[in-house]
Amino acid sequence: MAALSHIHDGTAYSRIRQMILSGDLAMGARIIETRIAEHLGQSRTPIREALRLLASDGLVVFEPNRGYEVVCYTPADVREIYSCRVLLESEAVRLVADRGLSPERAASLEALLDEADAAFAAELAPEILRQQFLAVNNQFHQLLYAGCGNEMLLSMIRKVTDIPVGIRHYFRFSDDLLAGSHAAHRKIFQATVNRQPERASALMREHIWTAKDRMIDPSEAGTPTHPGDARHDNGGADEQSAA
Amino acid sequence: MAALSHIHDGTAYSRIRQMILSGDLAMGARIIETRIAEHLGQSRTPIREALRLLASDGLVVFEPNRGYEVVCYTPADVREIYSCRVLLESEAVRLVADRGLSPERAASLEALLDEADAAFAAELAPEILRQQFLAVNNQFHQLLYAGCGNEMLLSMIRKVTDIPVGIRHYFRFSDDLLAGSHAAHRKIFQATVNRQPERASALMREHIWTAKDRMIDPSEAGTPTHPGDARHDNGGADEQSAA
DNA sequence: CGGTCAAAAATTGCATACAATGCGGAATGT
DNA sequence: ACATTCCGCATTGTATGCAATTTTTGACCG
Repeated sequence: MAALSHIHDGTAYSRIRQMILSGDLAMGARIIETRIAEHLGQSRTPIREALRLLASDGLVVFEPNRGYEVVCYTPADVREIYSCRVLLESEAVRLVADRGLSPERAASLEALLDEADAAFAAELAPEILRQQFLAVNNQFHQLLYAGCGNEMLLSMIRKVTDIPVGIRHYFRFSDDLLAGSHAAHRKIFQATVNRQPERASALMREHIWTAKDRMIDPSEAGTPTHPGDARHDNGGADEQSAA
Repeated sequence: MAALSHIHDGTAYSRIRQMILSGDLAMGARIIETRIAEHLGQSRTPIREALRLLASDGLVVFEPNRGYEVVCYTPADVREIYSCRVLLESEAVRLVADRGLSPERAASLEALLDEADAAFAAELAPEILRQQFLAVNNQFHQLLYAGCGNEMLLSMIRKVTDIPVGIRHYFRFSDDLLAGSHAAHRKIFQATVNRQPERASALMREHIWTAKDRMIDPSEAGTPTHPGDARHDNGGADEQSAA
């Protein structure tokens, strides 16, 4: 099931999951079984099962006899997550560069990069641009690692990658940042097709470290504490933070 | 819940989990809800929820309308897992060596090492010795990483560490191997207390690689697949390497 | 003797009902 | 007025019943 967690079928699990990732359910929001059940037109039973699954995915926190709420990452949590991303994704890209990209995959990746170029050239509104870019961004990362040959590694990458969009409020964004991120992708891609594993790996580490550096200072913004500081920010449905 | 998965409370979840890890439920064995429910003296509902949880832990595989069976790792799967262990545990010990061990933790670890020494000195039957050692072994690893300061990393380590004991049939064992493993623990521990992160990390990598090297050849022992489950083989996909 | 199809048994999927727990608010006493 | 206790409501925990699906069994035919 965990291995299928990136699939969007119509199950209660994937629907609730999407609500959390997209921010429809804000970080820290309490989840009431009956409410969700009603909203999805099902009984509590399948909803309960879905919620337990999401709890083990780390997307909701569960307390016995009290129920569930959407996970609310602190900036410190996000830093942990990014430390793990550095570790996992640099290894994944190293494996891919070592094994070599299939021509089809290379073509798909290049298409994604071109798509991002187009988005930049289109002079979109900053917010739109950001959403577009982040969507392409995520696809790029996923597709890049797909052929690494280690399913366990991939599932762990998904775990640190599929987290609520709300965390992007912990990051500073700017246009040059997006452009820099895009440039890094090109370089990583190039090193990968050139079969330079260590180089690709080092570039990936730096790429994610750079993203992590854009996190707000712990001091300058207080930790948004758990209880319902529900900020319905949403934004694009499927995006995540830049990386 | 995932964060609590190493706790042994009396819940259906932890009880079933223990049955799987200990081998009470063999790898590949089918799990029938009603049977487990009866065995644990509960109704199907809590059992179903527990099983879904275990599915996302990766301990059972689930197929809609068909039910659950205990995960049956192929040697290739185990190799993947060990590749991840190398990555995760070397990083964890690096962090610990960098931050420094608390005196209490250092004392506990040393006690474990002494316990292992005692087991060796006791001239136990080989099988008993092996079990004793493996138990101490696991505690050593867990306790060593506990202070790494990254909960996400710890949870991922648990995921690749808490797997059915049945996989030990994929490994060759010998007394000198156990002794070598024990010696490696001492060296890792020493490097850690000496605050030598890179050294501790390198030792850990080698330690786990060595274990991985003791896996049986894919050729020499047919995959003990159970019911007709042909699992993805991905042709000895593995890492190692460098470029 | 083996293969195929159909019916029966077993098992899972979902909904509902009820019990248990926790939380909040009102009432009461000081 | 404030603190405390108790009752009632909201929510979660569990059991059970029934529908849907799968698996098994056995009979029939080649």
